[in-house]
Amino acid sequence: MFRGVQHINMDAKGRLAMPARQREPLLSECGGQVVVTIDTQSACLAIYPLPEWERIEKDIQALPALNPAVKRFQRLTLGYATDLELDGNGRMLLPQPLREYARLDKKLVLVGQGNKLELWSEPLWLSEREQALQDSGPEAELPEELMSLTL
Amino acid sequence: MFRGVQHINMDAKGRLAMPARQREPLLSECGGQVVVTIDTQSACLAIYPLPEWERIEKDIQALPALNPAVKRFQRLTLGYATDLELDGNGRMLLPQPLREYARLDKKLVLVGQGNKLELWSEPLWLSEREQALQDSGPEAELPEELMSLTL
DNA sequence: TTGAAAAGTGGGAATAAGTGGAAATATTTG
DNA sequence: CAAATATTTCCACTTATTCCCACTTTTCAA
Repeated sequence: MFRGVQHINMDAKGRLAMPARQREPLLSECGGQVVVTIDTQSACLAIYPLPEWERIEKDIQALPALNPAVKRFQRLTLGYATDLELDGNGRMLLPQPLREYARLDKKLVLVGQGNKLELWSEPLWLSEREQALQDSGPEAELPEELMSLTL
Repeated sequence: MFRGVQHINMDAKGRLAMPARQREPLLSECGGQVVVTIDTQSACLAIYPLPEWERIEKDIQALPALNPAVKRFQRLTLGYATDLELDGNGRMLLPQPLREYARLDKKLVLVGQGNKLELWSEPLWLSEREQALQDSGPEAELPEELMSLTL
């Protein structure tokens, strides 16, 4: 289970050091093998342990591809999915297309989301957080599914 | 399994260097023998390892050819299907009709799609991606099957 | 407070990948 | 049949990527 928000840096070569807290489970669960893909709803990346990704990939491929919107979703999500492996120092080298999609430069934010990690550019994360807080604030209209939660 | 988006160049002779990440599986699985054909739904090409294509070809030929729409689909997909082989440097020479169909010039994008690779002209890929992001973005009306996915 | 260990960072050298061009072979045309 | 053109194969060079080592910084404990 991935939890917590961490601010990290990407170096000049596009390498990103996985914080020790997240590195440990990644190494033990899947030998450091992960799949990174894009989030089509937001300008961020999703990092999955390889076995977890394989489950999700199967679900995505099972969707009805005759629907053009579904086909496009598959094309992006499966297309950008990239196998990566942590190097000897616990770092990942992010390919350019993924960096470009999420507008990543030096300052990044890594957000635990249970079965996956989200990776944001720091400025985008900050403005996204602003927006999210307003949408969920005291005045907000929340969907029913949320209202029924016991927190 | 082919994964990941890669930007590549076609040289003046119409040769296209298969990136190392995709070259390896192609050489080991089928000795570099592939079949390239058109995608009738989009202006892009599909690259299959030969054994995988043979399965698909059988399925296409089994379709009811009395239906005119099916017949047209068969004519295009089977008609454009071309055997190609990677040369000593891991490059493919794309025949003109295929290049012309997908409007390929120098800058191309290769997109992994599991059992096959898709090949796009870079500008067409970018506009396709734009469209796909609108279809799958925050404002979009998504089909039910997608809404129920757990990612 | 200080030392030791772990985590994070940077850079350089070896290797691999990508690119272009030349030579040889095949093909077409007069 | 010969010449010209096109195609293919092969080689060499340049660029990029990967791997590894070493240094700095932080953290935790004595």
